Amino acid sequence: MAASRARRPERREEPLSRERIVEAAIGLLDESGEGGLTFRALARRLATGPGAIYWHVTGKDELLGAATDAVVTGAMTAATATATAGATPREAVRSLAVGVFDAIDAHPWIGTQLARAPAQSPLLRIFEHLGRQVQALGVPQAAHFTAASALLNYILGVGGQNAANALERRPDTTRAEFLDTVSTSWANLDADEYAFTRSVADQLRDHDDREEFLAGVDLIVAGITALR
Amino acid sequence: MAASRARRPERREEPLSRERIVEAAIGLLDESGEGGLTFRALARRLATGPGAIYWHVTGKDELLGAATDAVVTGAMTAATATATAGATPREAVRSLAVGVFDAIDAHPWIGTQLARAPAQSPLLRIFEHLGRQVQALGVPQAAHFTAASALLNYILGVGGQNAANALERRPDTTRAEFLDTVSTSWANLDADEYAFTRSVADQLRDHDDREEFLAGVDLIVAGITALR
DNA sequence: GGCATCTATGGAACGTCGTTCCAATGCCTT
DNA sequence: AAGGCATTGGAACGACGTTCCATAGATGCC
Repeated sequence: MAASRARRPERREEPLSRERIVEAAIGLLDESGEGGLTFRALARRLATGPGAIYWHVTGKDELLGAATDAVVTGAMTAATATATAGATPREAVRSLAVGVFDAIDAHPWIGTQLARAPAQSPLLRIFEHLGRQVQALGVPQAAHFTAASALLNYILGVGGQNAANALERRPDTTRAEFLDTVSTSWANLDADEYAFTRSVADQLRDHDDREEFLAGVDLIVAGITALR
Repeated sequence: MAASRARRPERREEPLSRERIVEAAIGLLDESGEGGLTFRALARRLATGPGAIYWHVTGKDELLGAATDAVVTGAMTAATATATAGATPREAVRSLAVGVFDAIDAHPWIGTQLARAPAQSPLLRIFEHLGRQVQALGVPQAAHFTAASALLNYILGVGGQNAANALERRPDTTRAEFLDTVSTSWANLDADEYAFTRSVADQLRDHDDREEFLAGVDLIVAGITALR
């Protein structure tokens, strides 16, 4: 097995690296959710021991942050491409928002992760791109922060709820079945205490997550443009 | 039987009860955050063993849900009182929103908890009260679900971010110091990649959390009323 | 009253987790 | 060839959620 290959480290099994670890962590998270990310499971997948991982990563928090960062960065670069191609700022905001939405839909663990402390960097990326479109909407400078924050917070709120629903839903039930179950439970709530919720149970049953999300974005954009 | 005994309210130490456990759990969460809620710490505080708690509560998830429920219910009943007293629907929405905001501010662990699965019941309570005010705004029935959802999701998003910030901030630093630190780091970002974020760094430094939050609520309410 | 039964308790124990420690392994320079 | 150093991976530690069980106090039955 000689073959002492030169500089490039690809001869034997590729060595551990922060990148490879983050990649494996994302895989684990996608497959088995937040609880599935374990240093032991990670070590097994990387054919090493738990201790070795700590040479490249300071701990679980940083690893989760890095995984979130990687996914969000990918989603943002993809969304910015279509956003800049799109014409109006309103369409660009929708592209960005739907990019985050889809990323959370594909990786539900991001939803809860974004509502956590050390993930500052991915959030900033989203905030920046949203803010540029707010500028393009012609809002007075003094309202920039408020408008961009409102959009971001709404997106994060939906993301968190989506993640929660993805967690709560049994893996063997379809989305329609799940919606139907919840809608029915809404319809059976106390008539006095939950009058409004009962009255929109049907709208819950028939709604489409993405359309509903975008309708909310439009609502906020409408409120923002009213500031002009 | 009819000859029931109104036995000891406190002959010996008052017995365990779900209520007493939830109360102690809230205290633990408030004092030492999400990580502070431990069945061992809880048992110590209640002068019992970990096993006894499981007789009244099925597990940690349910306990967290019950704690969240208790706090949110309290906040909602308090907020509805002032909301119904207030005149316009817009003011009522603001009262409700600020009620949730203050509750999360006082108990930051709620913020992350509301973006989690089994806490359906407290969310429904908020949703219901928001929805009633949406109705009062005179929005067409078909938009009720969208409007109420947008408000709720925005509130949850802000709550999550607030909770994250409360976690990230060192306990010995004031809010102003923390804001100043973050604002400065924003101002030092890359000029090209983060042009917008840099431009609002000052607005971040000077903003008031609650005012900013309410400005976002107003933005959404403005968008909702535009639907009329 | 005596005995069986049921509710409720709390300590011990199990398995898993994040993390630390450290002896061993290679690779690089000299 | 040798020594230094980055890197590895398995063992061990303490804390966690949870289960188990032996028991205490109250209650039902005769």
